[in-house]
Amino acid sequence: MRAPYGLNILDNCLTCPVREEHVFCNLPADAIQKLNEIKSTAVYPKSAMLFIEGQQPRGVFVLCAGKAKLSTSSSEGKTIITKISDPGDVLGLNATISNRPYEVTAEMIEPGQANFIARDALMQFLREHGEVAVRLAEQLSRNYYTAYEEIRTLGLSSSPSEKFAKLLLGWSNAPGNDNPLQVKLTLTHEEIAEMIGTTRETVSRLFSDFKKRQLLQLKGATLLIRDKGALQRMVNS
Amino acid sequence: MRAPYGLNILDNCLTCPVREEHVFCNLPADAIQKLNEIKSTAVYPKSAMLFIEGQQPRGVFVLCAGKAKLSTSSSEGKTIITKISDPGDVLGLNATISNRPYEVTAEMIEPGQANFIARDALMQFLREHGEVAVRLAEQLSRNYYTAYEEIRTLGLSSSPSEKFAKLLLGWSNAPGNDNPLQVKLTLTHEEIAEMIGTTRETVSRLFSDFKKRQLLQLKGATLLIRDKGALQRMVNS
DNA sequence: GCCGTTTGGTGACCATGATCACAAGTGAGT
DNA sequence: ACTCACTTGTGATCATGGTCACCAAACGGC
Repeated sequence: MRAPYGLNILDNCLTCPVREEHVFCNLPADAIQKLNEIKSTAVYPKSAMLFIEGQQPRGVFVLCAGKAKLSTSSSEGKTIITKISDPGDVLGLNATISNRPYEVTAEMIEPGQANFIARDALMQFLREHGEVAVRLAEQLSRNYYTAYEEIRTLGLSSSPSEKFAKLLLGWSNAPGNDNPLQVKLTLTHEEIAEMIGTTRETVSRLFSDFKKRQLLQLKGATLLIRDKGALQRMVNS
Repeated sequence: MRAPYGLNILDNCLTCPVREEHVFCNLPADAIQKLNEIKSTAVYPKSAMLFIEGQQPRGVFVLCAGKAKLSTSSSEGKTIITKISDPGDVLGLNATISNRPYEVTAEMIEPGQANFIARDALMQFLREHGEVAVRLAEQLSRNYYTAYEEIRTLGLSSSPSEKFAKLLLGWSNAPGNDNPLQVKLTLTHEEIAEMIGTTRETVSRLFSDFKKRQLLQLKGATLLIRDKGALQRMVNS
């Protein structure tokens, strides 16, 4: 287990990747203190499920290290991945706040660590710290926008290639991706397929096709984007 | 213009359709009083645009009478309708709260009336009335769930027939629909197509098909559901 | 290093629904 | 009643991507 897994977003915000949407960072000292009392930290192996779609919400998970995939499945077994969460993300927030079942399944795709805050303790904490409640509302609003983006992608872009290009551009421009022309591939073709609502075979063909058309080049596990303009032209959402 | 158009959700909650999600109903007298001061009422003809996707948020619209369709379009002109709003719905809430551009276009599909509350006045009002802010947070959370449902529909259900069946069942079970086996059709085939992400021709064929299979029967502008069980079996989301 | 499991590549085939084209129905306004 | 604009019905055609089948590559234990 490498160094970051021992770090703790709540203990010390300086040690976690700094992003403005970090709901629980940069709080007054007394709030931090209270958070430390009500949170519990756990380490999760790859494939661990933080929570499962349909479960009653137990509370929220603040991801400290590792990545998690959020997915929904139909009864026939078809699955869509709606988001890959990075350290700093708060998982299960909407379900916990509104006290409805988790709407997604959260599964670790690499080993990591998360802080759990039980629903009762969180709600009590929010009542005592109105400023944190406001931050959570903003986070909920961001979640909504993300969901809406997803609707636009699913509903408006017809071809798999368009969605594929959009996904690649999203990765390329993701905060934390230092070189916008290089993307480290962490997902299998199967998982990429579940993100853009197509099949593994189609993803495989898309890679071949894009490589043949000089849009991409694969270097080990790193994807080089050779013609970003062409990708952007395919998207025009 | 018929009677309901003169009614006012803020003046008198008893006159508007009662649903628990009515954010601005059943408030303390002083809050109602303040709302009446900051709202402005207007009457809109069919096809009027309350706001357009991408505009800076001016404020929220509380629909008093009439129906509005919320839609997004791609640059190539493809459009999806994400929701048909009924009286009592609050439109433009998320954009206004988070001060980001409206993510949808709201267009009246029948003449009606709406109360407008400008962003500044609303935010000030929320600061003074915390209990209303909580209700808004709940509403935001409901919006999120609705969006997620849409993602599931778009991403998980493959065939147009499945989405069509799901839409019909949604109408049949809608609050305010007295007889669950009867649905009054207010949308054109074109609009239905935009709701389920397919073409007008396909919708037309779906109607023929469902009628032939004894699932539906058309009586003027009213749709009779003859085999609800069969529809539900097609959905199994 | 070896073997089994997972992941990726590719061809052949086929069902589905989009597209185009046109006819027929509907309805509001004059 | 007549017209024009909008809506609906339906056939013919065709491209796309899903499905199936199978093999090759890569990877992770021991």
